[in-house]
Amino acid sequence: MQRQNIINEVLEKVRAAAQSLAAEGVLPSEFDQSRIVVEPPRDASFGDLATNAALVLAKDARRKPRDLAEQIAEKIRGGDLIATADVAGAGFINVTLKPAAWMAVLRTVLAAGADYGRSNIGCDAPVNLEYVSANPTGPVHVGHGRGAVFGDALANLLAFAGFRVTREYYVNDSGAQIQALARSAFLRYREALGESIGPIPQGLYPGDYLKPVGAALAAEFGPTLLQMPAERWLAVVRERVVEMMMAPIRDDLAALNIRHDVFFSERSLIHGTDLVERTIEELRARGDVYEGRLAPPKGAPVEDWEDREQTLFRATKFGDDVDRPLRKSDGSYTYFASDIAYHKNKIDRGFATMIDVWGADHAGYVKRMQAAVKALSAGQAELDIKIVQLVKLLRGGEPLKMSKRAGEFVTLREVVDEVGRDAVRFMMLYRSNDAVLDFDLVKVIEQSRDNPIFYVQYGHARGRSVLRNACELFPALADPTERHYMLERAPLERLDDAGEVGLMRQLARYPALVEASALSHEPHRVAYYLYGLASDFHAHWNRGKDASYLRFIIPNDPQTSLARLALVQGVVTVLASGLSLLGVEAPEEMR
RNA sequence: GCGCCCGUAGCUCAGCUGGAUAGAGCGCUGCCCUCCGAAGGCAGAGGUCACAGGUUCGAAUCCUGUCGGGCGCGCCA
Repeated sequence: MQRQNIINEVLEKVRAAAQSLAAEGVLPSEFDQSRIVVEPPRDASFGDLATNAALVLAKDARRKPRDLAEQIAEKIRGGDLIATADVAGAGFINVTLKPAAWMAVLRTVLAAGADYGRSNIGCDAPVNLEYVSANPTGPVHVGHGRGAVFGDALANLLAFAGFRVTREYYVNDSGAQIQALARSAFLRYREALGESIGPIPQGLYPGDYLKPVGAALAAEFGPTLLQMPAERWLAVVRERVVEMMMAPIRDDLAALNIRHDVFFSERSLIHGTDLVERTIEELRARGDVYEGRLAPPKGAPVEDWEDREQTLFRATKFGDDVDRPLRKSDGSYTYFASDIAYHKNKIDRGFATMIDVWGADHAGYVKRMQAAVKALSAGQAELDIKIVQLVKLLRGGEPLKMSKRAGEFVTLREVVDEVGRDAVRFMMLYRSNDAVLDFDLVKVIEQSRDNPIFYVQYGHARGRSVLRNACELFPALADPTERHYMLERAPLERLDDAGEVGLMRQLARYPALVEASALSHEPHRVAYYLYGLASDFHAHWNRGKDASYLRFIIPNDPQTSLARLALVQGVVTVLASGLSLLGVEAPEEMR
């Protein structure tokens, strides 16, 4: 029997019991069962699973929780799944599963392989996930890297949970920053032609990374740009410099195995289209855009504040604190205006679910963007904005000195080159996105238990090593097809040690964990789960050191060995699955 | 001044979206191992979940307020 998600199966039984009680008149015909939860109890001695059903429903039933619990427990007893169901505490029902249930879980893992844990909870709904979106004005730095890794892992997770994910990068290739970038590149171009340009003026980008751009411009155009009026060379240089800045950005992301489906150009919203205009007029027609005045902000005085009437979005109507300007004093649109148009475009492309991943410095922007999406879609579309907090780089506990002067900062590439892709990816996910992250360049490559990435990868490598060693006893295992066949038919009832059952329980949790992580947009939960699973696996292995009868391979007992190898295969499968969601390699051996 | 995030063991952090006696790693203490199933193992101490109210069968979790830390605050992106 296939048991993809044993927890859901028990939940269904509990719900059925409640329905049946409703039919008997114990519960009213209408009652809220959405709060019923089935989960492994904190304390394993309570049993395998526990449900709060009676506690949640007691009020509707107008009965004492414990009495109701007894009635529910009575109904879910029996069958091939549940061994015992007992009432405990205030009215919990503790469920012990029949050993066969755990065996069925392991069989499911073995049969499903890499698909174990895959879910269709997303119902193939399209999700637009926008992440990185670093301005093409310089290299990607570590802060962007955190957003990149987070977004990529979340995309993997959502896809695994049955959503149809589009990975999108918003290219800010318009506006004053790009103008300044083009001027900076033009200076480097003159420098490349042999001119002495002196110090880089204030307001331009001083970084050396623009030197190759200048050289490339010189090689492509020779001195011809010098003869053009500023307007013309600006247009030419702007286009070239954005291309040339995006190429290394893509390379840096590729070094982390991050690839986007769509690179969406801000410029394409503004030039050759009136989408911004149309969107604003549409909002104006509904009364959500108006001409008005804003009070100057308190606390952070703006020195050249000019009180004037301007075009405003009525953000306060949708939960923001103040209304937000859509036009600058020179009449051009603000960034916010084009961002509204951009999200309108996403909605028009059929995305009712959008996720934006932003850096901590954009936190103040969240409310207005969500307000805009509410206004644009009449509440039909949903925008979740995940803020990733700062990354503090350390080396052996000492903060890394970063000088932003002279355009120097620690680039993502430097960090990836030093500690490797896997360490960067795992460590950036081994923390909730809204907690500040300490990233120690020394610790992440330590080979010890206090380095989670090592410990998890080592768990996988160790499991693979056992399976390789087993080939001496069972030469047939070397053949993947044969191995599959043998392990699926192993006598799993021999897995009766507490450590072995504990591992099967962990494996059973995985599908529910994937769904919860995906729905809450929290990939770090997968990382913590993997650490726990690896930890249990290592602990069980260590027991075999002293108690040799617990070892996976028992030379004179092939049947028990096969059962245990099946368990090892299950652990390896889930570790590999979770690691692939995080985009981290599952190694065959540690070097 | 306002908004957002954070406050959990000495330190760094989880806590499955309201469940039972609040967990992990480091550090500390004590045993064991150092026979390649290697890059240690096992166990213990350590908590007023910042504070005060509230919601209810039940709160670290939800609401209100206070305190402390971080970030942000037309016309920058």
